[in-house]
Amino acid sequence: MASRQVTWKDVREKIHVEILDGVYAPGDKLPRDMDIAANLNCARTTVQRAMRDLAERGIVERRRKGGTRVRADPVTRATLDIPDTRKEVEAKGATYGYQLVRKSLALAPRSVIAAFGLSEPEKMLRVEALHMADNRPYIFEDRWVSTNTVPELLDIDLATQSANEWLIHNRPYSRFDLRFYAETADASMAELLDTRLGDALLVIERTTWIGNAPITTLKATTCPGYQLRTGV
Amino acid sequence: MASRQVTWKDVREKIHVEILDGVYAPGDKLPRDMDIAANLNCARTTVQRAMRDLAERGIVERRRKGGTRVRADPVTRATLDIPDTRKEVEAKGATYGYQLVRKSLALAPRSVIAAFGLSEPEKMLRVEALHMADNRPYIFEDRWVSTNTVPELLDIDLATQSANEWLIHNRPYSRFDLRFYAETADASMAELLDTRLGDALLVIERTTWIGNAPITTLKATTCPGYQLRTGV
DNA sequence: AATAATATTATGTAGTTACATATTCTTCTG
DNA sequence: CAGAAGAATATGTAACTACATAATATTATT
Repeated sequence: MASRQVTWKDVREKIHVEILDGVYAPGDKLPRDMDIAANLNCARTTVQRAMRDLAERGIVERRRKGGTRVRADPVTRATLDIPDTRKEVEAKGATYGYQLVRKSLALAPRSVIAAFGLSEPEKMLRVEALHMADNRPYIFEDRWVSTNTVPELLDIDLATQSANEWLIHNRPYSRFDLRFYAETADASMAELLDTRLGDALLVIERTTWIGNAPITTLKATTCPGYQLRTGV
Repeated sequence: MASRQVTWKDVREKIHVEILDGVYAPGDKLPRDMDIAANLNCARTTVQRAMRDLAERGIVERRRKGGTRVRADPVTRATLDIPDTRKEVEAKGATYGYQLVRKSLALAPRSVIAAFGLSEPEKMLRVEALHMADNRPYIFEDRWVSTNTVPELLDIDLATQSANEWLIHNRPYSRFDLRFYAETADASMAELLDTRLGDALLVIERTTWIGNAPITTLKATTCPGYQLRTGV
C-alpha cells in the first residue's frame, strides 16, 4: 500500500508520454481535466497544474470551454538566458574589461526609432563601448538611450561604468525584445574586435522599455566564435 | 465598494514594480509569502502563484526555508519559439519547397557523437536537404539521425518528405539542446544557398533525444538576412 | 570548538470548494 | 437561413486546509 500521492509532475509526465507515443496526435483533443483527474485518482487542480506546464512549453493548447488539444504545429520552445556581459565573462573564468569608445548626443536614426515603436524622431544618447575578456575584445555594443526616459545617464561617467550596468541597477526594464542575426565584419568592426575583415559575427539586438517608455536599444556585435546556447 | 478580488497577477505586478523601483535591490530578501498575503489581504496561494511566476522569469529566487530574494545577477530570460520550417515559410506568405541534396550512411564524426553525449562512435544516417521559400533557398540543413533509435527512417523516401517532418510526427523528442552562431559561407554553401562566398550566415544547431536515446542532431544554415526574434 | 542530531521554518504541493471567464453550442427571432 | 440572444461547459483562479520538503538554526555530544 502507501503508494505515494500522484504529483502534478507525474500527471505531466504521463500525458506527455501519451502524446509522444501517439495516443494523442497533433490536433487531437484530450479529455477534460476532471476526467483525467478521476482516471488518475487525483484532484483537478493537480491536472490543471500539469496541463498549464505543458501549455507553457508549447506542447498543448488550452481554451476555456474549448478544452485541451495537442498543438497542431509543434514548436521548439527554448528558454534563453542572456546574462550581463560582465557576469558572462567572469563565469568563463576570464577577467572582464570595459572600454568606452565613443559617446555622443544625436538624433536617433530611423531604425532606432522604429525599434522603440516611436513615431517622432528624437535626440538620444549614443554610447559605443567594448567589453573585453582577458584583454581581448569580446563584445562591441552600439547603444542608444532615450534621454527623455533616462536623463540621469547624461551625467554618469560612462568611461568608468558601463551604461548597461548603470541601467540595470537604476532603470530596470519591464519589457524587452530580442533579435539575432549574422553580420560580416566591416573594416571598423574588424579593428574594434581585433579580427579579420569579412569574419562572420553573431549580432544580438535588444530593445527595452519601462512600461511604454523606451529605455535603450542596443546592437551587440560578438567576437568571432561566439555561441549562444540553451539548456533543457 | 466591490473592489475586485486581488489576483495573482496583481500581486506579481505589485512586487515587480517594487523591485523595479528599488524597494528591493538585487540580492535583497523579500518578506515571507504569508506576510505579503496578510499585507495585500489575499491568500498565501495567491502570493505563491505570483512568486512562482517571478521566479520562472528569473526575477527572484526562492528557496525552501531560505525565503525569496531578488536575483543578484539579473538575466534577460527570453522564450524562443522555433517553428517547423514549412510553417515558418508559409506564415510569411511564401510557398514552401523542399529538396533532398544528399543521403548517406556513415560513421558519425566526433562532433556529432559529442553533441549526443555518446562515448562510442556509430554509424548514422546523414541527410542533407534544402528548404526553400518561393523557390529561393531558405535554410540548408545537414542532419545526422541515429539509426539505432530510429531505424524506420532508413525506409522512408526522403526526397518526398523532409526528415524533420517525418521525425516530428513519428519520433517526437523529449529533450533538446540549441546553439546559435555565425558562420561564413564557403564555396559549397554559397552555391547551395545561392549567395556570395563570404556572406555571414546565422547557424542554428539542434540536438534532440527521446529519454536518453539520441534522435537527431542538425546544423541549419540560414540564408543571408535571416533573423531570429523573440516577443516579450 | 568541531560535529552530529534535532527542531524550526519558509516554500512547495495536494485536496476541496466556490465562483469567474471565455467560448462554444443551442435556441430563438426576424 | 442569418444573426442575435441565451444556456451550457471546460478551463482559470481564489480561499482555505493540511501536510511534504528542503534548508537553516539550534542544541546536544564528543
